[in-house]
Order: sequence, then C-alpha cells, then structure tokens
Amino acid sequence: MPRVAGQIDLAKSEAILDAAGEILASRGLGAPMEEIARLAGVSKQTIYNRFGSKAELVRALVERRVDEITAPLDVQGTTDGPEAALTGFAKVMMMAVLTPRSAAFMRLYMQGAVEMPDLAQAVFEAGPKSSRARLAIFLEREAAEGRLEIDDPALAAEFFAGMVVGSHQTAILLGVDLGLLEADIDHIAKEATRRFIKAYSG
Amino acid sequence: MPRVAGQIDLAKSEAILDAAGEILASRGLGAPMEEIARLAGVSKQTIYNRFGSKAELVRALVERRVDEITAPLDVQGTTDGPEAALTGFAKVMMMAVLTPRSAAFMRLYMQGAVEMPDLAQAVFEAGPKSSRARLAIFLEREAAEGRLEIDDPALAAEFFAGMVVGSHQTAILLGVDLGLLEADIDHIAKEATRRFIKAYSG
DNA sequence: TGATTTATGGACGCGAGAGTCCACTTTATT
DNA sequence: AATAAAGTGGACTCTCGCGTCCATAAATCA
Repeated sequence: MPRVAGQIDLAKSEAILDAAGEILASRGLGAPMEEIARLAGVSKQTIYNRFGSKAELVRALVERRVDEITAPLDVQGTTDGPEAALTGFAKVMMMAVLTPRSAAFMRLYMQGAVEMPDLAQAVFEAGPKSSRARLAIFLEREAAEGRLEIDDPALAAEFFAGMVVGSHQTAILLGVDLGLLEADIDHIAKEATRRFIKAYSG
Repeated sequence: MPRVAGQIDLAKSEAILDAAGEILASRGLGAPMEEIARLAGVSKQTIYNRFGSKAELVRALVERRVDEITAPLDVQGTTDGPEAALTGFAKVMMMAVLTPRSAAFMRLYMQGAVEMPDLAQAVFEAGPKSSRARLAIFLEREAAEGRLEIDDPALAAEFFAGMVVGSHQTAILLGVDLGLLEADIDHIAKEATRRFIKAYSG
C-alpha cells in the first residue's frame, strides 16, 4: 500500500487558515477564495478538499481563534492590594480590544453573526464573557479577604471592564482612529483602577 | 409647460429610505436593490433616478439616521443631586444601544467602515462621542456646584457610559441574546449610578 | 387635447465569486 | 519500478446582483 490515507500535510492546513484569517479580516467575508489560496501558496482545489466549503473554512478559522482569545486575560492574585492586578488587567484588555487586527476579526464575527449564530456565540463566550468571569472570580477573592466590599462580583466586573473599554472599541470598530498612545492607555488603566477601588471600598 | 421639473414626490424618497433601512439593516449591505424597491413599492429604476447608485443610497440613509441618533440623550440638570439624572441617562443609553434595530444599524455601519470611512466617522460623532460629550458637560456642572469631585469630566463620562454599556453592546452585535429585562436595566442603571457617585465623591 | 415629465417593470449586459472538473505532476510507500 | 494518495492550475458552469435600456403607462399643466 503506497502513501496511506491521512498522510496529509498538517502545516498546509495551518497555512490555509493563516491566509484565510489575513484575507478575511482585512477584506471581509466577501473576499474571494482565490486570494486565500494564493496567499497560502496552495491551489483552490486543495482548500475545498480539506474544508469542503467557504462556510466550513470560516468555521474552522473562528474555532481556532477562540482559543487564542481566552489566553492572556488571567488575573493574578496579589498580597499588596488589588491595584497592580487591576491595572494590569486593564492594560491587557485594552491592548486586546484596540488592536487593528482584533478589531478586524471582531468585524468579521459580527458580519457573520446572522449566518452563523453559533460561531458568534462561541466568540462571545471565549472573549468578553470569559474575561469578565475571570475578573469576577478575582474580585470575589479580594472581597472575601476584606480588601474590597463587593456584593455582586459579576456586575462589578462588568463595570470595571466597561470603564476600561469605554467607547474605544466602538470607535475602532467604526474605523475611527482615536490615536491612543501607550501613555494614554496607562493613564486610563490607572485612573479606572483608582476610581473603581474607591467605588468598592468600605 | 407641463409638470415642471422638481415636482417629484418627496414622500416616495422617504419610503425608499425607510425600505432601505429595513432591508439593509436586517440582511446586510449585500442585500439586493430589488428587494428595497419591492418593499418601498417603487421600481428599481426610480431608486437609481433619485439616488444614482447603491453607495449613494446608503450614504443618504446613514445621514438621515445620524440626526435621529443624537436626539434623546440630553441630560437635564437637577437640584436634588445627580442620582436621578444619571440613572435616567443610563436607562436611555441602554435602551438606545440594546435595541435589535439599532444593533442592526450599528452592524451596518461597521460593515461599511472600510468602504465609507467618512460615514462611519459621522456615526461615531453623532452617537458615542456626542452622548459622552453631553454627559461630560453635565458632570462638569455638577462638579462646579460642588455635588461631585471630578477632575477630568470627559474621562469620567467615558467611565460611566462604559459601566452602563458594559459588554452588552458587544453581545448584541454578535447576535447573542442576553435576555435583559426592563427590571435588569433598571437595576444596572441604579447600581452604576450609586457606584459612580461613590467613586467621585469628596 | 397635447406636450412633457416621471414612473413602471421586465429584459438584459456585465462582472465577480463559489464550487467543480480534469489532465497532469509530485510525493510517499512497498 | 509500480502504485496510489494528494496537489496543481486552469478552464468551466452556475448563480447572483448592479446598473442600464426601453417601450409603455400614469400624472401634470397649458
């Protein structure tokens, strides 16, 4: 038996997904398959052999992204009060939300929300929902140890995340460049932390 | 001379724009002109006679919406502290953001952000930016009269608006139904107001 | 009534993109 | 070397939507 089935090159599938992410994020769901194939250095037929259809390709792409989204938003416990942890969380969150790249992907998800509701749902769970949940757990722990006074950790987490994100996400999704510098992000993160702690202190 | 030029039926243009809003918001920018014509009770040619192209139609549609967006978000001054005004503002803002209809429109703007950046910019100015600006003015007045202690009213306005909107907007843009009831909105508005005032009191 | 402007609606040209087909090449296995 | 899976590339079909054309039908005013 020569070249048994399943002997396919996995790196090539990765290349296809990379290319799909690049093209679809920048040009929208309407971008032609041919370009994805070209960027991936692969023939169009190969994409269809592996993914079946454009919809399935998008599905695979989103599912892969979902894993990446969740990763960096863990909140580490501290001994010297919640300031540092909250400021750090705020910065990471702003960075994650305000990148042109992640904005492009978010646009993609929203565009596909009508045709593929389950995917959009998965993105929401992996992104906003999961980050709030982690933050809520951190806040609950802080409350239990008496450093903050929080009756509803989930709502408090919503509040803090909302303060940080503000209208910046809407702006970038609308393609409006607010010209936020690293220093601005730093300032917003610190000020949000200060006010939040004031709002939730005994 | 019979039927002088300019004698065209303005109500018909309105009907076209109404139909365009309905169809485009629900089906995206890719929706066919024929459906818009059908819903408007008008021939496709008539749309082209009046608007020239699909892009121009969308432009006219957005420009008309921009006026509506700004309207209801004025914050009235009070004599008995800022609670009532802030809670009212919060409720109006949540209502405005969380309507399926306005979410559909927002998706539309974001979808068109790449091809028509100036329109998206206009939407941002008329919506998020303008509402924050009005809130900031209100906060500044409250601070001047000694009821709150606010050093940066614009940032404070961002914080409050962000607390209120939270991740709910992202959710609805992704088509995720959070099932918020009127009572929930009420509760969030009140709690956000309480915490905000606590954060910004001497 | 007759002239003129606007609207109708159906047919049509055109370009673009999804997905398929196929003859041919490359790669790996026995 | 022989065999079969996987890939290539280009041509091809099919569908769909934009925008146009045109013959005809109201509507409007002298």
